[in-house]
Amino acid sequence: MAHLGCGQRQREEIPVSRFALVDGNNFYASCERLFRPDLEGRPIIVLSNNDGCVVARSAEAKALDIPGFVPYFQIRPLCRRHHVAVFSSNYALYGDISRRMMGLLARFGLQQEVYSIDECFLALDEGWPGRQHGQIIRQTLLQGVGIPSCVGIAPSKTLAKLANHLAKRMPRWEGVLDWQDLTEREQERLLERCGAGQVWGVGRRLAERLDKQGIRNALQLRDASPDTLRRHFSVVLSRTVAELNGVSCLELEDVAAGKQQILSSRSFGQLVSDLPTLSASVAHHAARVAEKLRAQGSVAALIGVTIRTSPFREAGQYRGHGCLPLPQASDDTLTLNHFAQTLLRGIYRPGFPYQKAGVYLADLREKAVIQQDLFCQAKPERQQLMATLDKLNREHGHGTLKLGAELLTDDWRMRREHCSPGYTTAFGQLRETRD
DNA sequence: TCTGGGGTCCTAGGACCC
DNA sequence: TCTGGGGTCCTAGGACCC
Repeated sequence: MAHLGCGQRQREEIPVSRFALVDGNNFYASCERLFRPDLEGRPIIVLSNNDGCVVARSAEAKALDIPGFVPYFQIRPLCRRHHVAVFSSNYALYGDISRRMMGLLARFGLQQEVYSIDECFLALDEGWPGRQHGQIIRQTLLQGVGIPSCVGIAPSKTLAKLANHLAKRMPRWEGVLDWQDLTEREQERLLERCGAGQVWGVGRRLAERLDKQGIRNALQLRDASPDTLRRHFSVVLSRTVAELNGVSCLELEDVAAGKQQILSSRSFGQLVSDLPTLSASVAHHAARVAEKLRAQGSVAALIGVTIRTSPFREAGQYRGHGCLPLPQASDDTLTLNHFAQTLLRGIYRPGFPYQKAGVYLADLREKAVIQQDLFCQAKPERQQLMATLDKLNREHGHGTLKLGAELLTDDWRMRREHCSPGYTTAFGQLRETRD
């Protein structure tokens, strides 16, 4: 059942059995092209954090057979040969474009679930003509933010994902595929052409196991016996199968559910061996997880720290991991960092070239219902300090206000050798955009 | 010269206790 | 004294997603 905002509709509840999945094509690459019209027609790739792997490719880059998630250094010669425009990821820019895009999309559905930075589900009214609605969405996004997109429409989220996938790959649909426009025979032909692993929720390992049961494509998965599935697989997969049959099991989540774990981790720009540098990075991650925690109104009762050497190196591997239940659940950056630093000192072994560090929080609880311990109540001035910290960082950008410990050394910062300017987010980097 | 992402949830299996 | 079943809790690693 879908719950609507007050006053939106006469009925209090309507059964949503029609979903649209809208997503930006090659989103990061499209964002970069937005401010560089000279790159029209040129292959573009965007690299992950630390310039590690390829995370987005323009259509031209895909045509060069550059695979997704390939380490950049392996394809660097190919990129040089074909004059590929290479960008480090610029999440400040993509996040800003994403917010504008989601803002425009909200009015095209009864409800909206922002699923990731470049895609959202919309609940559609039964009466709306799907293809036409989808084309208006595409035009609006292109005109409003300059991002090309595709739309998949179907009676379940899993099928909407699949329809979107097909709309992107089959030009005949002109970017919009409404599953219900297809005859049963056409639906089956398309499902047959999709590998089981292309279905949302079926990854590489599950696809391998399904293969052993003789289930290789989406049609075979749709028609698989519930008995076999229950015997060999999980309830999660049986839900996916129901969704493929057009039975909606996954609701639209218009209010982001609170996370159960929060993690911040990052590879270093160069290998790090000394404790002070690790300590600075852990302070940074502690501040990030605390900020995320406060943003969802939770407190954490468990904190963990991980450090590790590069798994791709032969010799001297080490993975350190430590966690600790907090004496009192907290959302305070300084408290959390204090325990994170204690954990780090416990797991640190000198002499290893570390490649990555991270901090995570678990056993999260709602802040409002936590009984404060009589003898160690969170001081009101600290709460006030955190609120101010968040406000400043929200309004003036991440990193405006930091822990002193984060500033001790910068040696762990990631590589970003191909970063575009903050066209929309940094005044100093403004430039004229096209109309 | 050397290079290999980040985040979330789930679950099997171990530790511990009765 | 020793064994064994069963339940709970915890966590590292697996699987999935983008």
